[in-house]
Amino acid sequence: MKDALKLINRGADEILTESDLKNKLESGKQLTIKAGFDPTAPDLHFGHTVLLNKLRHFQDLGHKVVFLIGDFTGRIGDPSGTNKTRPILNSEDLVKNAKTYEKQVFKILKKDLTEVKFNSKWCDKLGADGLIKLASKYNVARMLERDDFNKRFTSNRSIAIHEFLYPLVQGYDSVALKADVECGGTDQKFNLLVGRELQRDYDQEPQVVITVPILEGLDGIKKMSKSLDNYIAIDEEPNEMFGKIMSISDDLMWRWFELLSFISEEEILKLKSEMDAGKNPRDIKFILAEELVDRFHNEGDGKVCKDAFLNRFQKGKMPEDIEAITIDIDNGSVLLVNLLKETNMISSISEGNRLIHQGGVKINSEKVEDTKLEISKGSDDIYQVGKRKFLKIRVL
RNA sequence: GGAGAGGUGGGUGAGUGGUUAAUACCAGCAGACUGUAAAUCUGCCGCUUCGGCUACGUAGGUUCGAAUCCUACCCUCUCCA
Repeated sequence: MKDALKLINRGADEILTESDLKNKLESGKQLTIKAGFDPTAPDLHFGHTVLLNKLRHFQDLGHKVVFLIGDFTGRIGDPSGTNKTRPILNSEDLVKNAKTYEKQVFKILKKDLTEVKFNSKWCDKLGADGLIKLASKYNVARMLERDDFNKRFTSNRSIAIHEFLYPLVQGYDSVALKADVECGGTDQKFNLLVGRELQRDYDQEPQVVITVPILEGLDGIKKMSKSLDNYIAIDEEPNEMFGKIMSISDDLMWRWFELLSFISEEEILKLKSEMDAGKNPRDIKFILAEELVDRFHNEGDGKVCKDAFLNRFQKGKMPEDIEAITIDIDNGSVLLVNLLKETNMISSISEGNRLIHQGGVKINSEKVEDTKLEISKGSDDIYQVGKRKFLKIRVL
C-alpha cells in the first residue's frame, strides 16, 4: 500500500485528494483511470509520456486505463490554446488517428489493461437538451475561477460562450465512464476538478484528480509541443532521439531525469553528487539518453546510439547509417545548391548560398567554398549541411 | 446601434511619400570555443537563372515614386447602449 502511494506520487504534481486515492486503492477493486487526448495530434512526444508513465504506474498496480480520445471535445476546441476553430474530423480520420495513437501508446501502456474510447459515443447523444441540462450544473462565477478564463476576463479579452462547454463536457466524460481517477497535465487541473463536481451531481463517488507537470521542450523553457518544434517524438529515429537528448541543457537534464526516467530518486541524487564531484555532465546525459532510446526502441539500441555518437563527435567520424539516395539529372552536371534543394537538405537556394558562405556545407568532410560548384553526373558523395544533416547522394 | 483604436517579415514592435527588403529586440540558422550543454564571440536571417522579382490585412485609386495619402471591403480590440 505504501509502495503503491509512493509510486503514484512520483513525478505527480498534485493528488486531489490523497485520502480519496488511498480509500480507492484500499477498496481492492480494479479502478478506472481516465486520461483524455486530442483527436487531431496523434504524434506523441516525450511531453505526453509524463502522463502515460503515470497511467502505466496504475496499470502496474493492476488498474484499468481508459485512453479517451476527445473527438467531441475536439470540436469545441481547447480554450487554453489560441482558440482557432478546429477542423472537424470525419470518422475515417478518427479511426486512423486512433490507430496511430495505439501504435505509439503501447510502447508505454499495457494493451490488456487499456481501453481506447471516443467521447462522441456518449456526447453525441446528449443533444441540445442534454447540453443545456449539463450547462445548468455549473455557473459563470465558478467558470471564471479557471486561471486562463480569469486572465482573459480581467484583461477584457474574448471568451467565447462555447468555451465554457469544454470543461463541462470533459467532466461529463468522467460521469459517463464512472472514472475513479483522472490524470492530466497541470494546465488541465480546473477541467479535471469539474469532473469531480459533476460526478457528485450524478451521485457518483468523485474521481481523484492527479496532475502531472508539463514537460519543458528542447529549449528548456517553453513547454514541449509540436508547434514550437521543440519536441522529441516517441517514434523518432534512435540516433536522432539520442542526439536531441544530448543537446538539452544540463539543467533540463535533471528535470527530464525526474519526469521521464524510471531510475530511482536515490540514484538520481547519486548522479547529481557525482557531477558536483567533477564528473562530466555529458556522461550523465548518456545514461538518460540510453534509457529513453531503449524504452522507445529496442533494448540495446541506446548503447548502439551512444557508440555511434562517440564515434561521430569525439572521434569526428561520419555517422555510419547515412541515408543514401539517387538523383537523376538531365545534363552532365548540377549546381550543388540545386541538388541540395532537390533533396530537401536546404529550403531555398538562398539559404544554400548563405550556408556555403558560412562554411556550413561539406562534401565528404571537405568544406565547400564555391557557391557555383557543379556536381557531375556519376558522382556518389556524402553531403553535410550544418552539423547534423547528412545525405549520401548518387547523381545519375 | 453609436464612438474610437488598430491590422508590418516566425513573434514582439519601429517606420507616416523616395536614402526602406523595411530600425530594434526575441526566436532561428551557420561558424569559433566545447560536452552536438550553457555562456560568450562572429556572421547570416524574403526569393532569385544575381538582371531582377515579390512583400507591410484585401481590392482598387492618387503619384515619376506608397508600408506610408485616398476609397471600398474584411478582420481584431476598446468604450458607450
